[in-house]
Amino acid sequence: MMVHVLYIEDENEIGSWVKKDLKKRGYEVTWLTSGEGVEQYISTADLVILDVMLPGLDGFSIGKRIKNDNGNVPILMLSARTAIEDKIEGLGFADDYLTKPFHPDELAARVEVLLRRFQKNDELIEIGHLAVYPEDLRIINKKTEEEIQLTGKQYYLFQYFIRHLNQILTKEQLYEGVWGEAYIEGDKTLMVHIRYLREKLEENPAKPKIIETIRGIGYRVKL
Amino acid sequence: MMVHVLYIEDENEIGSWVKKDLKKRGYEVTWLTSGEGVEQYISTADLVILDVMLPGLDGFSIGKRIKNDNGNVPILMLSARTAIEDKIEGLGFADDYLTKPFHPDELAARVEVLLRRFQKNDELIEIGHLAVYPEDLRIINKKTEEEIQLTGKQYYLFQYFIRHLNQILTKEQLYEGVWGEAYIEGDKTLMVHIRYLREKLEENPAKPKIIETIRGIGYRVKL
DNA sequence: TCACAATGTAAAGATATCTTTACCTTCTTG
DNA sequence: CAAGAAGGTAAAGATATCTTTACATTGTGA
Repeated sequence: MMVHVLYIEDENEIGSWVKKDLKKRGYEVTWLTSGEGVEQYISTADLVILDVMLPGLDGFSIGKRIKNDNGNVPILMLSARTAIEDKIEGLGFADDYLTKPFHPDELAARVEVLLRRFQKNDELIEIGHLAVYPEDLRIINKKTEEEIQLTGKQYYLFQYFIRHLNQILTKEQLYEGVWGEAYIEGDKTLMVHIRYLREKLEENPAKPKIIETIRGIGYRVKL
Repeated sequence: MMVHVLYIEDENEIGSWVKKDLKKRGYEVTWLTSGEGVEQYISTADLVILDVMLPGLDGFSIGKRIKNDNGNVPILMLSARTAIEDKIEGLGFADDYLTKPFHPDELAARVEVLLRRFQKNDELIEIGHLAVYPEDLRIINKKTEEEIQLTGKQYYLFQYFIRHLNQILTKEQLYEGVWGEAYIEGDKTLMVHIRYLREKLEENPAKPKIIETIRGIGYRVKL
């Protein structure tokens, strides 16, 4: 339902104001003070902000792990203004980096750019017989040339798929991402909405090609 | 509800494919073959595409008239590839121009750019105690720092105001723009939705400051 | 192939959103 | 200031959307 930023930072003061500032700008922010438990947030994050100067498991290995788990998510590295700069750039997993201290506007601008680069990069996403415009998620049926209108929930659900193209998404992830609350085992709400979506998107909803079912896990939308 | 393009072009063949192409890209297109009757569309248009080589009232005077009526609307001029090019640029009212023949993608790209420049130009629009992010129309109450959520109709109505900032909008325009059908004199639907909006946006809905009433005409949202 | 588990479907029930209505308030003008 | 016109409001009615439920279908492994 919102853009979700995962922010890993051990310094309390800076962490607190960065989180507050990003929230004000409309992002949903999860702030962790260490890399522990990072796994559960990776797949739902739309962007990761990572401080490399972390105690314990250092930022570098966390970054690598994240990129491994979810190659689609952009990573913005933070570091103190030292010689490490060059190192970071050479590391490969950071998509952008920023040295401390920085101005909140500078951070916000880079976040904005990264999100655009990763999500709205393409002019047009083509999935089967559908053309999807990522900026505003307009969907056109290429055969009939008509636009497909979605309701609110359908829109958020579809958006979630588009933001995580080609990834297998568990029912938990999807429910969490769209409803913002924990998925309860056995609940059929999600499934019914998948069906509504298929009804609108698929040529033959009984033989879905756009939204595929991954038995025992969840669903996926592939390019 | 949609981005509305007013397209004035006397050549039948080119007019027909340009209209079709723009529609496919998700715009609502009104195509006129002459400048006659242009007035009624000006205030509802989000962008005007104007062929200067028109019979009768020529493109230049139409352009000037449009800019006069609605300075907020971007104008994209079309012309044959001749010496006029320079002239156009010097004219002042055209915000961009394109020489024939052109590729549909080129036209679409310029339309896109113009719309962005005119609508989403500012990082942030501040109206009273509200901060509005034009790209996605997120609204933040600056005092409470909370985001204000709108329903579908409220969203479209507010969007219409933001796209026509500082302009007095008649009930007809608003109804037409949001509902896509003719306003029936005396109908209260629009008024009730104005009230709903005020309930969410105004500090004191009984003394509205954001959406002002223009008695006998309609409403306005000023910067 | 049979049985069970997982997924799909239709339809009823619940809720949110939108429209209509009846009445109230405010503004304007003689 | 009185009366009519324009706008505002609350609440009922209608519709659209979302959730729940009960049952059907499909896939998988013994």
